Amino acid sequence: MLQQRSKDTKETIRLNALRLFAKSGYSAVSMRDIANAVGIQPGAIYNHFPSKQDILVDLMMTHMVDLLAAANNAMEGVEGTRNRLVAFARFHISYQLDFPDHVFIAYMELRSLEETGRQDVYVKRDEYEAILREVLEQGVKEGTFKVANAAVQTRALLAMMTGITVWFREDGELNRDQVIDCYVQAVLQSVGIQE
Amino acid sequence: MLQQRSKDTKETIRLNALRLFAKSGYSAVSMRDIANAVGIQPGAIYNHFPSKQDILVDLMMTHMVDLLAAANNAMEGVEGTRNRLVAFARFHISYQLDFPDHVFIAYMELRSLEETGRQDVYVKRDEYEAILREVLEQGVKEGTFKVANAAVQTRALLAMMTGITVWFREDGELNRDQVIDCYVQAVLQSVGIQE
DNA sequence: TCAATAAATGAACGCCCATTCGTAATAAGC
DNA sequence: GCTTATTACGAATGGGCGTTCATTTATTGA
Repeated sequence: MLQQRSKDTKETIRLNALRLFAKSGYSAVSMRDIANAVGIQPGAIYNHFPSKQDILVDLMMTHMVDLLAAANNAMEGVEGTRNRLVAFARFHISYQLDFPDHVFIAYMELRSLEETGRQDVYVKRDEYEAILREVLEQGVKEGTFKVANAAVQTRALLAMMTGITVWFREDGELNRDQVIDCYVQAVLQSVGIQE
Repeated sequence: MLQQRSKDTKETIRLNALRLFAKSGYSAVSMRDIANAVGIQPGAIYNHFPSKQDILVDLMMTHMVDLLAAANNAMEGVEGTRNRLVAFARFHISYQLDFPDHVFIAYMELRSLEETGRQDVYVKRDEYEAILREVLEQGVKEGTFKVANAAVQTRALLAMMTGITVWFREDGELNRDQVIDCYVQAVLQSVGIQE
């Protein structure tokens, strides 16, 4: 049998595992499935990852770290609560649309994580939620926003914006920018701001 | 070994399968897991369901039919778009909180459904979405609501309200009614209505 | 009361699972 | 060019999977 070597086999494994996990779920994907997609034998995966579980942890933690860094970057230098809310909303939705698979498994496969690793992901997620929550709290304090409970509203808005990946298709009736505008308007109005 | 007979073994299988599917996902749950939870041998399940897949289809379709009936019932006789929006929001959130497992698997395990059955579920889901969408469209037509795109807003609001089950705990800081009020306010404001 | 039906057991089917390992082939550093 | 570390193969491990089936037990209806 021919053998091909590649310096980025590990990255290829990551990519394919991500895609397959997102499509079928962690439990439904076997190491054979991943190996087939990569074009290697199942055993060869273990040269790069100690276990199937470790692939998932790697994917989820990498995603959370990247997401946080990107969010902080997007918010940097944006002044004013209204502007910060819009900036966060646009960032969050764009990120969902750019990396739907990452987002999906980070949300869905928390239950597939063993205790080690799950706590780490929770910490990162809380850190991410805090960015939006602090914007909402600031807006309420200033009187700019009208929100009953900032923590509840944070989760409500995140769920709303994250849900976009379930139905949005790049070739649908509305293009990406139009949809983002719809969502931004909904977000703004939901905190009591009229356009 | 002792054998116990029960007229509602089928219902017990349903209950346990639902709980296990919701907790770990369809793929991660084995027929042996379900049988253990019920207290029977794996083979005995096949006296009640022809396959594991059929259990899932049964659970999802039953849920969708019940949900639709309950929603139509809750909306019956409610007049005025604002009232109808509030009625739908309260109904939807309450239903999520009452049957979180049903809701969760109906949302999550669509991908575990084989083609037969999945289409049936889609039809029911569209029918459900249409209830909210028609309320929004009516409100826009009247000028009561300010919504850029009723179809988009429908999905946004449903995602927002459905997400409540991810974090809400009956013994948390806020009780059920308080949380529902937060969400209803967010929903109303999101369509441009100030309290 | 007793045959017919329903529902359970427990063992087995073949298949696929994650993982391990000895071996071989490749690539990298000297 | 040769040594060494990487990375792959391919076969094997023990175990769990969904499902089947002969059989036994309990319930039902005439």
